[in-house]
Amino acid sequence: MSEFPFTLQSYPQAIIHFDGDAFFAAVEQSIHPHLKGQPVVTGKERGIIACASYEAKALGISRGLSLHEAIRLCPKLKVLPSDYETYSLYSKRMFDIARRYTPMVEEYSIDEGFADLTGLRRVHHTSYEEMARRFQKDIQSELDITVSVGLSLTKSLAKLGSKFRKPAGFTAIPGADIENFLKLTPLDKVWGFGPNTVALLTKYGLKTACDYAVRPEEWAEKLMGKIGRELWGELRGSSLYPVVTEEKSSYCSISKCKTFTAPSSNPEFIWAKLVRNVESAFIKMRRYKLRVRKVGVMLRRQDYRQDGLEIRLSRPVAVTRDVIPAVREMFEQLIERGTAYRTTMVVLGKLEPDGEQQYELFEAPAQVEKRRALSDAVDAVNERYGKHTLSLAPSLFLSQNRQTARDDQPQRKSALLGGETRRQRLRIPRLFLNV
DNA sequence: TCTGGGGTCCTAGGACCC
DNA sequence: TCTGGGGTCCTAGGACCC
Repeated sequence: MSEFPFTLQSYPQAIIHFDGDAFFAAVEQSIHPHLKGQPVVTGKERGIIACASYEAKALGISRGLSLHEAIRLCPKLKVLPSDYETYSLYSKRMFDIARRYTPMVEEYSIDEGFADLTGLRRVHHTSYEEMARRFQKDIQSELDITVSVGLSLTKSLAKLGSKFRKPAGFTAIPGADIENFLKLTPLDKVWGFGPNTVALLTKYGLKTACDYAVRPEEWAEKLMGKIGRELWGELRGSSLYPVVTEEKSSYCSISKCKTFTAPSSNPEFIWAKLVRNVESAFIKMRRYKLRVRKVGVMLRRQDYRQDGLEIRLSRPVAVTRDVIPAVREMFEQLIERGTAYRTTMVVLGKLEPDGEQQYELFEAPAQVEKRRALSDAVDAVNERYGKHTLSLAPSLFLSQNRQTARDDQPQRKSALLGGETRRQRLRIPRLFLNV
């Protein structure tokens, strides 16, 4: 075991991680200044806290808490529905600001990202630390929200840095400080160490990230495979995970699930929910010009036990209705009459670019084309008038069912873009296609 | 944190082929 | 017919992330 394993160079690579502080709530406060300093949460549409402002967190309100409970803790709580369009707009601006400093920016999620500043000191006539601090200041002055920033030699270390002080924190970990920093870092803070890994490492007597990083590399690899070896290197300051600039433009799988507020044992209701999941998943799939070869269905019971089935389709499919018979079949096999369920889920796997149409041996191409044309027309209508304006007939059940009144509430659209959906404005009723 | 919704990657093991 | 070695592909399931 080496006595001092970490690099002493300050920044052979300079990578920052930035993380929006209570991002959704902060954006709401930025748009609605009267909410500043107030306990604000988002997630009204689901009845669960999606994001809590720091004022709300101070009152013991956190993500995942039910709205009921939250309001009991704080009757003055300001509860807002999530407004993803506006959050995305802020997100985009945040990344654009980062790109003023370097083209190497990774949009890791809506509210956090990485940027590789390596080699750009001369361009900006300043140190890495100063660049990172300027970036942080730009965000605050231009967007009126704060980010916490970590600067170090690798993505893993930068991420530890940005978590170290929050909100609006700044933590730089140059090479010479790595060892001391890791001594202060419990294992579960490390990006990639989940509960199982932490439990395993604890068995070996490890407590801090430093305990891990001073073990021999082979030990790390033997115990935890590839990821174990990579994290070992990252924590010691060798950059193994590159900052990924390419925008994500495709998916390997698309899934949709929905938990009903009250579990149900009504097969028609559960089927309708499942069909709605399928429609939503297919809409997203077609938006990315993909088609599917494998479909999975999962039902979760009231007691959280779940079973699922999966099938390979005989040809790749892009039209929702074409997959309904297969989904129905799986549903029939899975559902137990009299059992209460709380969640339906569909997974579209084996996605591929939607190109040349394939036909089955005994399938009439004209029929396939017709269904395809109908499907495109439905997409066009929904694009124009709002999602699920036109949907498959089983959903009819949902509109008649009071349990789902929540689904029909007008979706709150971006405060900046304004307005209800066109369908709502024009008072067009929802329409349904026979399956 | 008793459980929301959406993803990715890795590994072990089986099937199949030469 | 048995034996052995080696490669590839696919799948299921685990673990982790936001």
